[in-house]
Amino acid sequence: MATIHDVARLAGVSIKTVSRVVNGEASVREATRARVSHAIEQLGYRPHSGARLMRGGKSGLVGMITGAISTAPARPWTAGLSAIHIVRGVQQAIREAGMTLILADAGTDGDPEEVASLLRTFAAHRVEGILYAAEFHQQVALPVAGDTPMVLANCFDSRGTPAIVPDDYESQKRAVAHLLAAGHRRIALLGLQQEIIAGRLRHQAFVDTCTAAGIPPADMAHRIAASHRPGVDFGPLDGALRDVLSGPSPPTALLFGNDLMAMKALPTLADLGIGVPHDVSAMGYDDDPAICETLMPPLTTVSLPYLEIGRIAARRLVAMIRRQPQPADPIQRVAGDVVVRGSVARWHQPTLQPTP
Amino acid sequence: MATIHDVARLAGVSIKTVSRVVNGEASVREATRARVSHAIEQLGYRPHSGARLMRGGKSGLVGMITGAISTAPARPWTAGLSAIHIVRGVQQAIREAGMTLILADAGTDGDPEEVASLLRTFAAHRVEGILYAAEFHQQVALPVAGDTPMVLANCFDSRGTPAIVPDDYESQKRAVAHLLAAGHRRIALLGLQQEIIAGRLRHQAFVDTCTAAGIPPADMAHRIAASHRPGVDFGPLDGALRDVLSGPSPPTALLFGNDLMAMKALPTLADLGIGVPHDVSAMGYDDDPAICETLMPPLTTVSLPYLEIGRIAARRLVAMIRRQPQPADPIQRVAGDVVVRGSVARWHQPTLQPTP
DNA sequence: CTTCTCGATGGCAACGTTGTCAAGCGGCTT
DNA sequence: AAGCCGCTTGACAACGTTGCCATCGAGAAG
Repeated sequence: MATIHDVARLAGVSIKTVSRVVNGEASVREATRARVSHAIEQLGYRPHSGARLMRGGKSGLVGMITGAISTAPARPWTAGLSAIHIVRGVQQAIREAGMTLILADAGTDGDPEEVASLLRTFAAHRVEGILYAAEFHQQVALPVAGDTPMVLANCFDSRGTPAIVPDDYESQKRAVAHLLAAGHRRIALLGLQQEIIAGRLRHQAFVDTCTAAGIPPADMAHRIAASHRPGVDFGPLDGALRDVLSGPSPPTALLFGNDLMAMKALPTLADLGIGVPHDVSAMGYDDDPAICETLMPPLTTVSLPYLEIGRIAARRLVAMIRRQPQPADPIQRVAGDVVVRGSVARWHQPTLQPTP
Repeated sequence: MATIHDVARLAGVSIKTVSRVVNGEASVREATRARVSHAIEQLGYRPHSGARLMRGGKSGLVGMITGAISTAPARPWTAGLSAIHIVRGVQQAIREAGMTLILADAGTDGDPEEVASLLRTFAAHRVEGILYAAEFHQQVALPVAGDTPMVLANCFDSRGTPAIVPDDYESQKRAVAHLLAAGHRRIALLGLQQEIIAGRLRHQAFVDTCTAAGIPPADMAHRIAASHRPGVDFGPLDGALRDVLSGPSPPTALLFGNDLMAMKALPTLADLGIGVPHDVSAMGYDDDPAICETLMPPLTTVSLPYLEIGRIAARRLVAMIRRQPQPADPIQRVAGDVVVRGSVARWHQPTLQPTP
């Protein structure tokens, strides 16, 4: 690979002048600039990032650690897959900032030893910032990374590291509001496990929003329809569904913990002779197009703004690297929007029926 | 960040000795080695990759270009998503080789200008090798990358660049053989577009394998059930399915172009009153667990060995970087295996029925 | 005892780049 | 004419590391 010396020789100038042209500095005569540019073109010269790094201390690299890549194919349900969106958002923002992303895979869900090893690699490459994306909304405890700026995505820690997380509460609130606006007054949440932050927050949002709308507690059913790990096992779903629908005044709308759960619920509903959305409305969560758009009817859901989370996380990291002022609150929440498809119908209060 | 000089000072040795310890060279007394190691630990010293690169010319970086990340969320059907698996395989193999992966996203399907720009970035970072992964099996024409070793994954070019591609022919052959072994003698292929390499190769494999098994041409139906872009539009599917099943001696087994297509076909089959696998057997393609394992019955399919392709591509690239001998044929094909689930039943030749 | 060998360690240059400082050279002011 | 200014250009050191060669001391061989 040609060096700055080769270019200088070919253009008949000093290496310093070449440096000036490469870095777009002023005060180079147009004729000189052209000669140098031509020589660069001719030799296919690219500045040596190692030498630059040594001189100036800026590597232009950002390191990202995620289990997303490893996890996505092994567990294709949305929780894992969505972290891919975070990577995508990060990629975009990092490139916009003119930096380069080093992506590393922590493999088995952030094994601390593995993460520490990756941080060492990053340190060797003098990354200017580090991003960590978790597979699902959770608290993490990462090894410290010296004084390299760091931002967490889809997770947070107890050290006050800046973190961008989904606003599970607000998103679920919007979902419930959507059902309320459609006239539903008896709603069931077939939710995620309470061990998961999202499970807790969304349940809380469900209760709060319903309560604020004057729904009596008896008309908000809540069942946990997944077990242990996110999305892994929906064993409880079938039973919970039958249970919640068998009461004297069954819900007119079902809120599922995620799209996959909604998809798995369809056979049971069909078995019970309950049509969606005619007999009961249904909403998913995650906005996984592969599921939502292929179901019949297409599934109304709430998007998980992972792309946005990635973008915001990367922008915040870049701001930290550039020592720009930071918001006071380390945690930044991003809510998703209701994606209206066809699985929610208006609910009309049935006219009073004569008791038989 | 501490430098080698700081370590040397703290340990009371010369920088050269520190260098020796860091690089695990022999001929350092155990006591000295321990002192230096301790100093390194204490200062949190990491060798400066930029300086190393400058001295030795080895960056330890491998650049990878893919549209996979961009594409996966926007088009969640398997063709796009699977490239994620390639990234995963590459990650594993690159890390095994002790190198670091720089991942870049070509965004809109390998826009040449974008790719060229990424190659420039890679050149600046002095990557030792370059990987390019395409979204689906195709021929590509990339800008040249100087003399940096390069390997293509899921695509190939006309310049004889080493390429690892799925063996669509062999994979489809195995799928057909699976059906033949189950006793099927009338098979329909609801295939991909012929514009796509996979579409052509799989059709050929279908015809060849059936022919070799003595199936008369009339009993191998072939319909194209997707239009233009891979997986985007299955408009033709419904019609093709009804058409192929309406003949006098309809097929006993259906081979779909991919899992998603099989999933979309189910409503039509239900509508026709045809049960799977009782009345007709069905096989998908891709082995997308989200689809295959959630359908009823679970879908028998053929895996697309993307993970393996990524791994092999990365290993081959590392071998090229290390100037190890290369196989003569630049193109390496990897076949997938039949994944047996529940959608293929044995077909028993019906006993001769009296003509009514 | 001298010479040789060998293991352990150190000194120094070089890698490619940019910041600092200085110099050359017109033209303009006094 | 002398001095000054601004524009353009160049010389040189320094960044952190490793390869090459030198040095030093201890023990072995003569």
